[in-house]
Amino acid sequence: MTSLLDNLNPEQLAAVTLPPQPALILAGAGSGKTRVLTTRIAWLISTGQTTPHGLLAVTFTNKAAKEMLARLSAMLPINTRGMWIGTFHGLCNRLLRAHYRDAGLPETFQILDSADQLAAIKRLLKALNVDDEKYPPRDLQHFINGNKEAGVRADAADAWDDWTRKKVALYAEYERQCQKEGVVDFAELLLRAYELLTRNEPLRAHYQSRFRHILVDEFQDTNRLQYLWLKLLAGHGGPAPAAVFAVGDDDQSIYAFRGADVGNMRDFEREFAVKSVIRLEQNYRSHGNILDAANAIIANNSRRLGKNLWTEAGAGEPIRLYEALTDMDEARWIVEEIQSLIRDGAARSDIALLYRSNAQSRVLEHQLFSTGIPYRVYGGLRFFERQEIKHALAYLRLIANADDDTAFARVVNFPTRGIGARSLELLADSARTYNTSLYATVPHLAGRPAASLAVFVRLIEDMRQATRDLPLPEVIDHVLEHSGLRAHYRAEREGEERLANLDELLNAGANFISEAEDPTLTGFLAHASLEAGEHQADAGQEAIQLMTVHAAKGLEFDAVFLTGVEEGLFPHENSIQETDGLEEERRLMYVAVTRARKRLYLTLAQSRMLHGQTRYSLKSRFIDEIPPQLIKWLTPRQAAQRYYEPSLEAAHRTPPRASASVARDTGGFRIGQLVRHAKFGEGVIVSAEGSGGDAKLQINFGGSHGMKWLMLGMAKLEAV
DNA sequence: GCTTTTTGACTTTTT
DNA sequence: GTCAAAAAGC
Repeated sequence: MTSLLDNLNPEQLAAVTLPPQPALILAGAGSGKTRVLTTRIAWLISTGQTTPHGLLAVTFTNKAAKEMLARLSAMLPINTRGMWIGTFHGLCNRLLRAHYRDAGLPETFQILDSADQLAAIKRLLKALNVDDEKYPPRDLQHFINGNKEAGVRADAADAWDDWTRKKVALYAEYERQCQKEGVVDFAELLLRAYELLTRNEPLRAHYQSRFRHILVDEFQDTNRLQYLWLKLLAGHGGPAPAAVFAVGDDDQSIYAFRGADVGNMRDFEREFAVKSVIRLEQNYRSHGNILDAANAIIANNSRRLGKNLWTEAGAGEPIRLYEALTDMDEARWIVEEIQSLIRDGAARSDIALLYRSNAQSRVLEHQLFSTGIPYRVYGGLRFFERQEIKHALAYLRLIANADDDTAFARVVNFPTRGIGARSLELLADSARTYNTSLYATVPHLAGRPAASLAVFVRLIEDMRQATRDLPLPEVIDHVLEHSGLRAHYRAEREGEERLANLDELLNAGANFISEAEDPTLTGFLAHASLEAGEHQADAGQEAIQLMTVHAAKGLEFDAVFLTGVEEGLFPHENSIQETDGLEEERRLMYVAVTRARKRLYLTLAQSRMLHGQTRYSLKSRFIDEIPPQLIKWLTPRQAAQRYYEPSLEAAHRTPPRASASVARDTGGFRIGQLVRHAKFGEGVIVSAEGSGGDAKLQINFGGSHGMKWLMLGMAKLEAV
């Protein structure tokens, strides 16, 4: 079994073979993190320190969990089925299914994904006649999830003013509604599981004595509740705590905006009195220049746990930087460069185009498309999020759990069966008075609308009867046919693809029963909520890979083009106001840079179309944080050719507009021009108002000063 | 009850 | 500039 440990570097080896005690592995980008984690599990099992049954490993994504299982199967001749390796949500779901009674849930409780949750909240606000201007559903969703992820129930939530008190009250109402319907949202899965173990002593003792080893991937991304859950399960503070092996990288924490708390790493170290902190700093991915740039950028962050990546590979090529005039020019240049890379033998799938925000992909796609280069964009709708699939699932959910109002509301009139807003309002009102679900309220109703609703209820009842003893794929098939979904999409002009997706749902069902541990309809529905389909890239597609920097985390490419490296975009202007927002942006930059193996391009545009209007920006401060000797400028340094408006071409085509007259009246200054101010330094003129002596110029000074309005008559500006 | 028009938002989003 | 959701119109 020593072969398991072959080819590990000293730090990796030390991590893998640590004695059973709390351990924190600071695994830098490309340092073999997954390898250490899986080898650790294999080592623990093969040396008899634990059994596959006695350990729990938790990840954030299904992809990571699957990969861990696959690698483990390849290392050890064991059946990984039944092992507690999965996502936080997947494991909590398993726990709650096994102990649904103790958790106070119906056997077939359903899981609301984010969209379902939002729909449920909207329905609640409507039922309670709450002004959704004052209490936007999205904000409320965020408020509820934020509290749940901090482990706070409505009855314990802080309320310091009327507005917040109202939100807490709505949170409480939402809890009641979910309980009534037998549904749980994502955060609830974790909170319920946590409360179950807190309150149920025998159950807690059982799992604590079972899982002697707990391994956590991407620990920097855990939220407060997940940390509490781990602490509880590990029996922290008890007589025989489990050995928690946490792997993470504080420098790659890019999900604080979703509640991830890097502070958990420090707390873990302190509260668990971690003696073994091991740093994996040798990088097996990138050439030296790329790592030097990444190290230099991240060094600007404070409160780091500290880490410096190094490599045995040479310095490699310089980082290439291209400054285009417009976003179109940027895209054009990138595509030309890609063509030349491909000519030199690069595989398309080894080239990635990364951007900070999704909106940036348009221009890039357009250019790739018109040049005829195959590309793939990641991050769109996932399979189980498609409308036709959600509709089909809603019928299935009603069969499994008729009280699921979200599912009811979704399909009660789809395909249309003459049940309109008015009937539904009536139904919702009586549901409130009887305190029953929409479905259960239908028999209480009288009058004309009741008839068509009764027909719908009858339809669901019939489907439930007819599918009672059928295997899952046939259940799905029956529902697709009898719900009228197939007929509806057959009649639709562009329903072809949707029909194909519905057929794909049959395949998904067939695959599910052949692989899953819980091959029931309820199991399938949970699977559909928890695993909406891959969002992340699959290797092997012969196409250029386009995605956000967030989506690129964990991936690597020979050549990476990081586009739109501009102040306001990256770092994003919205994040600069937030506490620690800039540091998170910097970590994001660090993630982006470390995706590249051999070649890294940074590109920016002096002007770009954003939200339907042209914006002018300066290069990102992050570019200035890279040592200049690592960078090769592919455009003349220092903006020798600043863009100005209107462009030369445009001037020929269109008569001078307002901006041109401003340009005339403002002492020769033009929009897009680079200027210097005695106090604020260099900036670009973004827009102008007024004329002559009263003219005001809006100037983006980037960096520390940002956007400023200056009176032309007062401010001493000089052209650069 | 369904279709068309209008309004408004617009950073990232593992489950 | 684009998309979806809300409001108005048929």
